[in-house]
Amino acid sequence: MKREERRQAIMDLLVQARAVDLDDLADRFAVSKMTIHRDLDELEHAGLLRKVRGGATIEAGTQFESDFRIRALQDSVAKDRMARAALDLVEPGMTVLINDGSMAAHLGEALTAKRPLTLITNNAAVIDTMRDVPGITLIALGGIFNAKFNAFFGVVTEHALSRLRADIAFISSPAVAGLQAFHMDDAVVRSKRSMMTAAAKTCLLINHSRFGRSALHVLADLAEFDSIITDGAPAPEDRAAIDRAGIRLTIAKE
Amino acid sequence: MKREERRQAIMDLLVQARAVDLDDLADRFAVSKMTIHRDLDELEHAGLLRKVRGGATIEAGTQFESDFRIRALQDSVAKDRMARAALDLVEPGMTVLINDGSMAAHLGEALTAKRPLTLITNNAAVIDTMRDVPGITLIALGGIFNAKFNAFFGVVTEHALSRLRADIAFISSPAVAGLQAFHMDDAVVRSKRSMMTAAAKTCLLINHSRFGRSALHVLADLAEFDSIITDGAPAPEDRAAIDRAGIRLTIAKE
DNA sequence: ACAATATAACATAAATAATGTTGAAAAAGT
DNA sequence: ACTTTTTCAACATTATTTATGTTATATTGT
Repeated sequence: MKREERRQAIMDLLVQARAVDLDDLADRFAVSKMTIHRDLDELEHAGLLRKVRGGATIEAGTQFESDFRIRALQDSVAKDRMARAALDLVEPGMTVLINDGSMAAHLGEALTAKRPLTLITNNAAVIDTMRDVPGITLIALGGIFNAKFNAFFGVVTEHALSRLRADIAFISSPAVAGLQAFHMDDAVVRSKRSMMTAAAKTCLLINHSRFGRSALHVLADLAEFDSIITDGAPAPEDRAAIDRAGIRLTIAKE
Repeated sequence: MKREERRQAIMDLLVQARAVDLDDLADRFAVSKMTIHRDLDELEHAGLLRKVRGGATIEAGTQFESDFRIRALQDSVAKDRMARAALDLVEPGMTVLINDGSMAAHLGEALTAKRPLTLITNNAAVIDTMRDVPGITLIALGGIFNAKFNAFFGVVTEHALSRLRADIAFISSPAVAGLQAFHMDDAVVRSKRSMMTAAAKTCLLINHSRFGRSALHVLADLAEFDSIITDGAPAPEDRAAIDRAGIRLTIAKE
């Protein structure tokens, strides 16, 4: 096991358990305490955790946990599965809108398989990786850079969208409750809504663990989306209402 | 001397002499021919030169020479000097517009000294480096990514600019002849003009070796700029007309 | 004050990158 | 055609960098 795997594993433990013990980690990974110290220092410096005497914690609920760098570490298998399912909706030559978020970043990379494409995005990770890919016309949306979501937002973004038209928009969301999707941030909601307006078709990407959660702002009714892709069935109680409303979920499997 | 220095030196030689000899390079840097082969392969792969039997060349005039990656290698001393001179025009708290080009990228980095600032740019290099700098509010302009100029252009860019207002715009240009600045690319000219309109003051940054050159499109009359910064005096014949018109150059010196 | 933890500084080990060597294949010159 | 030169691939060697461990000293919590 090498360094990055170990750090990833530490983050996984931390996300599960909210706290980890230094001695325990040294033991578990069979390395010296000093090495774990250094791992935790790095991860703390990257803003992923907080060191405390004898170990480290995530501060519940707050910025830490919702930071894009943590989300990028989580569930990358599920994200790849969903990205592959989303690929079925895309044909070469299309214009594709991609929103912020690490799910979207995965999707961006997967889309190289469908070149040539025009990609429109406010997602900094997508802009970085797709910039030099031949066969991809990349249109950045601009806006004020937001480090928390690693993307660009604001009037510049929304206004740029009002002048563009795409074949399909992929929208991701951290929370679905009942028949609505939610997001905690105002500016993010506005950018996603502008994208939905600018696209002929819309597709929602949502991790199955996010069903049954809500957040401050309503993003959209599920019925607004032409398709909804998830990586597994939501809990029966969450599913009931969705089925009753006649909304169909595409469950991406291995 | 280490690898990157050697490669940089090869590019310098190449820019001067248009062609280099493989045996000669191996000799000069006291390394094996194989090492030079590998250097040239790398540089060719990066699009910076063309390998020919026994050495390498730059293809005159064409894309090769005008590629931003080559320009970024040239004259970085002069660029730093000019950037430092430009700093005098900026105070903390201002909103600064930065255009495409490697000169502008240098300026971007230098501007950290004047934080807090709002930076508006279509320059991918600036977006990359300034994104995570605390005290810098970064507004990306968006647009279609252009790999040749490593920046974003088009209606999205121009339209975003029409809705923004900056204290000062720094404009760079590859050619000044008579009393006008020029640029070879249409879309680039439009973005620069939009920036000039969006800013209260404008400053032209121009390498002294670029006086006496012209290009397809007129970018602006020199008289339109509030200040013009260069790294050395232009040749007397070029200078005469400028002086006669009463235009003042700021010559950045060590 | 004392035990537990943290950190700094240096030492060692592992991994990676850079360069060199050789010999066969390809290209150019005659 | 054949000789010479150059290129290139494969492997060997050497440097350089990165990761980890060790030890000694400081810091913290009780």
